[in-house]
Amino acid sequence: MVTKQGKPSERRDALVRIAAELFAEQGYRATTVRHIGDAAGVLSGSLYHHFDSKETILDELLSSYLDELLATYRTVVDAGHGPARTLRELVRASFRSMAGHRAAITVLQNERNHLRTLPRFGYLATTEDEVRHLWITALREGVETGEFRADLDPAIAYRFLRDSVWGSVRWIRQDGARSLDQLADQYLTLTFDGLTATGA
Amino acid sequence: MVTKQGKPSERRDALVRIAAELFAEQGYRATTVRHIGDAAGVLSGSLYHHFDSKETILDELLSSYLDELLATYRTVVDAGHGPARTLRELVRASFRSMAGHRAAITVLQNERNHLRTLPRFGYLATTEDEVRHLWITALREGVETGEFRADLDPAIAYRFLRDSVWGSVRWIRQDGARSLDQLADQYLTLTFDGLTATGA
DNA sequence: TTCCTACCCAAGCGCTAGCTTGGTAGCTTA
DNA sequence: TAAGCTACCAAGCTAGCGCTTGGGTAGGAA
Repeated sequence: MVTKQGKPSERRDALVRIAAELFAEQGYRATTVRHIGDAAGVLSGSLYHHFDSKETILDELLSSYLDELLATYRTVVDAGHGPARTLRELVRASFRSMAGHRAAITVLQNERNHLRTLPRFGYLATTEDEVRHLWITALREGVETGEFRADLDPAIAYRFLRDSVWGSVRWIRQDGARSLDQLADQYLTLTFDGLTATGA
Repeated sequence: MVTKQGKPSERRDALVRIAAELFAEQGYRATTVRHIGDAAGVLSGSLYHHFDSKETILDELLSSYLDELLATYRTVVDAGHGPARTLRELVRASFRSMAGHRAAITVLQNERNHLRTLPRFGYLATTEDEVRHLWITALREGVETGEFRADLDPAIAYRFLRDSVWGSVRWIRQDGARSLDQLADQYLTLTFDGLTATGA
């Protein structure tokens, strides 16, 4: 993390976290710099000692989260497990990332369509492309090895998984990593084996 | 549809549809009355001949959609098919509703958290409660009859289904009801039978 | 011909948004 | 002990917001 002038600052990090909570609760646009200032115990103008703009706060929040998520995904894929296990680990990693980044994910979901039109947030599309590629590769390979059903459309299955997994961030309770892993297991059962009773 | 004075008006309906597209693309708050006026070929002030407020436009959009959706759901449930078929029809009905109501659904998803805090939109919570009840009842009965897996948590399965089905409204292409039915079929296969190849 | 209704324009009000500017208290370093 | 840096305050700027007001026009009914 760097200040407006390019130097590190703990205060800056704290302000990003404070703003993130407000962004997640009320939306980015509905959150005013005066709200952020109030929550931080500071006048709104004082925020501009740390940041160029309100947009910069959002940028820092989103880019740092996406960098971390992408690195995690790459590690999972590079481990070289088979397609099915890779996909399982991707799902698990996604749920785990919700523990420390609930606000960033919520903002990303609610504001994604709008932000992607801004040049500054062009990296959102880039990152999303790479993520999609990682997931779809696992899905396609799983069809080839026969682990996944032959009539699976990887593009549709990816969006199905993405929407169901990330959608849970809107209602999830933050009870620590353990319950997140349990939830991940339930979702893995649902997505891999379906609702239907085995033997029915 | 009625005007500010309580009389029907086609112009009013057209304005709601125009505003709905803008709300869906840019978000409700980011859409200004001047935007709506421009899109309708009218000065912003002229909108107030038809509506009390910008909020009234949104209210009309959402309430009319929700009324229709709930009526459809009730018809499906009242048909009295078994739990599995009822759930399948609920999913299908949801996808079909996306054809004519993409804008309303998008707005609803992006703005739900915020709108629920406003007294005027209290019916959002009421409707959501009834929808959840209908879906969860089908899920619970399916577990009891043995059609669905015994270890299924109806509350989690409902949110899983809801997020995956409704999440698709963000990326779906509007190619007519036929492709929506095809997509519904793919989702039904995924959610009922899972990704895993049968016999694996 | 007169009136009514539906629809719209022109102008602008009060307010709040993001952001700027000039200044200051307190700590650190030379 | 003076200079410099970090973090902040106080005050206010401009732009744009939702909405209001007063007036005007076209077309059908009486």
